[in-house]
Amino acid sequence: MSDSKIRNMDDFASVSGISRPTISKYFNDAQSVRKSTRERIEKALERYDYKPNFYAMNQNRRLTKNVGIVIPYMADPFFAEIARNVENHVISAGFRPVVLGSHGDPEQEIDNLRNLQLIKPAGVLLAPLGRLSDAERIAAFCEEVPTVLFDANIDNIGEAFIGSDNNQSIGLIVDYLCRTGRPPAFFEMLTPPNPNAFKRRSAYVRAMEGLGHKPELIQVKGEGWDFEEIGFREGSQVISDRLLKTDTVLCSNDRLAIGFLSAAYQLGLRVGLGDNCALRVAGHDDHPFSRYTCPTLTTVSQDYAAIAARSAETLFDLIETEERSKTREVTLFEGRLVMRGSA
Amino acid sequence: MSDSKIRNMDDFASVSGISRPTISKYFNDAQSVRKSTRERIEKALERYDYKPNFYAMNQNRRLTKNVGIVIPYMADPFFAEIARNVENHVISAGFRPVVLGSHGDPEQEIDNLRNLQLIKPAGVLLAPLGRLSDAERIAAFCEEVPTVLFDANIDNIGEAFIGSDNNQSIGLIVDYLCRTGRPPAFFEMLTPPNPNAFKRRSAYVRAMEGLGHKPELIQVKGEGWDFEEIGFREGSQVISDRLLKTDTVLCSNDRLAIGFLSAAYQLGLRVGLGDNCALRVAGHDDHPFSRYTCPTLTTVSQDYAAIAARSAETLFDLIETEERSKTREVTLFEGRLVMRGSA
DNA sequence: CTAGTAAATTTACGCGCGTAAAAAAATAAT
DNA sequence: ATTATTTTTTTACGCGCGTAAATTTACTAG
Repeated sequence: MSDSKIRNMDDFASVSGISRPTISKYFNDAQSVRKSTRERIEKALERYDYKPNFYAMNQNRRLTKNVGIVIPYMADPFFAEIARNVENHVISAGFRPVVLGSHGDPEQEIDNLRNLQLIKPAGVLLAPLGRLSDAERIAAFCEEVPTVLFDANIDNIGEAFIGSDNNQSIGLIVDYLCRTGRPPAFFEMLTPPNPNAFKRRSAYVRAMEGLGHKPELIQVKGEGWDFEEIGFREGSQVISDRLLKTDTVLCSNDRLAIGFLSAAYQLGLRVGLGDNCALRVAGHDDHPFSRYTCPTLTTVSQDYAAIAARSAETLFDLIETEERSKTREVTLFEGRLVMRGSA
Repeated sequence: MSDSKIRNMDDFASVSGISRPTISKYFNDAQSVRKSTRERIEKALERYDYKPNFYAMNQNRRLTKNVGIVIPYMADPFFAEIARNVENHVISAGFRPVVLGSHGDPEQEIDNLRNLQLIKPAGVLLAPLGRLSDAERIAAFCEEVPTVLFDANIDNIGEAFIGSDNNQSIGLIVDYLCRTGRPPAFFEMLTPPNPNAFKRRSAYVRAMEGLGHKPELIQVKGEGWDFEEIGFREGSQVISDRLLKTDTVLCSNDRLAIGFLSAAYQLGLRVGLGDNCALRVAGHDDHPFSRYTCPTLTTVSQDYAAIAARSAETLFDLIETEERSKTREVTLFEGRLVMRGSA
């Protein structure tokens, strides 16, 4: 690799003995140039360490192979993992993923979409913040760029939505909990940032009523995305104040459950299934950490391998056909019960 | 906001009645234009929703206000938090942060630096992968762009390094553990990806010998960054095989400890300080989740507020003075003992 | 009011690349 | 070898912006 200051495509064209437009064509699609030419370029590529300027490329192409991936919260391992999953699908389809996190901030979310638009993405996979999202501006963005929503739905925005069937998954775990012990209370935030939480709330009520039990909602205060903290703080309150009318708690998501579990432990309540246990706690999502809680967390896993795969497929279809589907498809995958130690 | 398709700076210059070069100057530094002009621009900015194209800007400026932040692993909440911390410093200093994660992959790390170079960053804050990093190419990058390393050091690369004093912090917790019970064994990976692990290993040995105890290293196998999994799997082994010669385990980092704690719990070993406890477990880092383990994890907190602040400051100094310091400064912050329930 | 200075405008070019059209060259078909 | 076809080269322009030099305009001081 005798990398003698190749600074741009012109330089590389010189040393490789091929004209710049042909080089440009090669980088756009290697198969679009004659085999002998391709080989000459690739030989030169081995000797000189050149890569086209990503941003200059994007500036001029009508359409790129970029696919934006926007998630609400980077620091949440759940989203980090699902993003990673989606990213892999994007890569194997020959696209280039650009992952952006919104830090729970609606303005950041809009900024992310804006910045994505500058690199002329072929499409965007968006897991929106939800309740706080600036729906109007997201809708405007979706007019310009084919966008598939996943994880959290916003009514009628984007070409399609792929997510979890909260109704089914909550039904599943409510059913399990009722079968194996006393009916669960539902522990959640009063004003959750994520729209899935609302779906889960009503799914819980429906499931309980379906089984002939009276729903019991424990709606705690707290804002933002620091769910473990909220679960811990408010869980401690709930336990100390003896607000629990049952020995079974279903948390709206695993992160709340992790906090709740910690609260129970510190207050000396033994959580689990055994006779010597005072409490059962379940979550929802199968968060990466729920495998390592003590006891391990019984939960419902979202099928996010499927969600990621389908989201990506849907977007690629959209990109290929170049037609915006007139009917916005909503695909919901079923959750799977993950029985572990806590309930 | 009557946003009538302002597509570029020319358009905006027209509607605002100011020439494009002046607009350009304004966006580069708002104070560099006359007050009356500034007000006219800002008034137009309110009416027309225009923002200069970030990438086109970068392409032409000799030097931008961008600051790259590269961390080894996005999905690790510890790094996500420290990145967030650094990011805030960068913002308050009037720079624009661009955060990139390397997914534990050295090639990705180089790619990230490469892509950063395209947006002509004023400087870069790099937390390198460590052992696996392509030191040579990182060094080459540092020749071109002022770079401050943090968290993990690579000998003589970058203008400065800011990190934790592993020697002090490990000394601290070894001392504490020895004072309050039996001397700890050291639980770690045989081939850890992060160079801090090596520092901690020798710090442990030194501390133990200093106190007149025989060091006991438990070096488990496992590759990659899935520390909880490794801690759990290998921890289970160690416990089941009764390889522990002591009742106290110091883990090389919190994520290993979280896995170890889970293993202990599942094998029925009560962890903590009480008489009815069979094991004490401690970690290192004060990972965001260590507050919520059961029992809560005793650990050493890295002063990453200070690390983030100093890293940023150091970089800003470098950028302002425009001179590369001839002496590479290494700054180590002391850890603080965080006594919780596990030891 | 004039001179002097500071700031804005005009003009023109460059960044690294895409892309279209016309001309030239290489390959394939007869 | 001749013609038809595909591919490459040449040429030229555009993207959205930075920036430099020369010129014009606006402000400040006297």
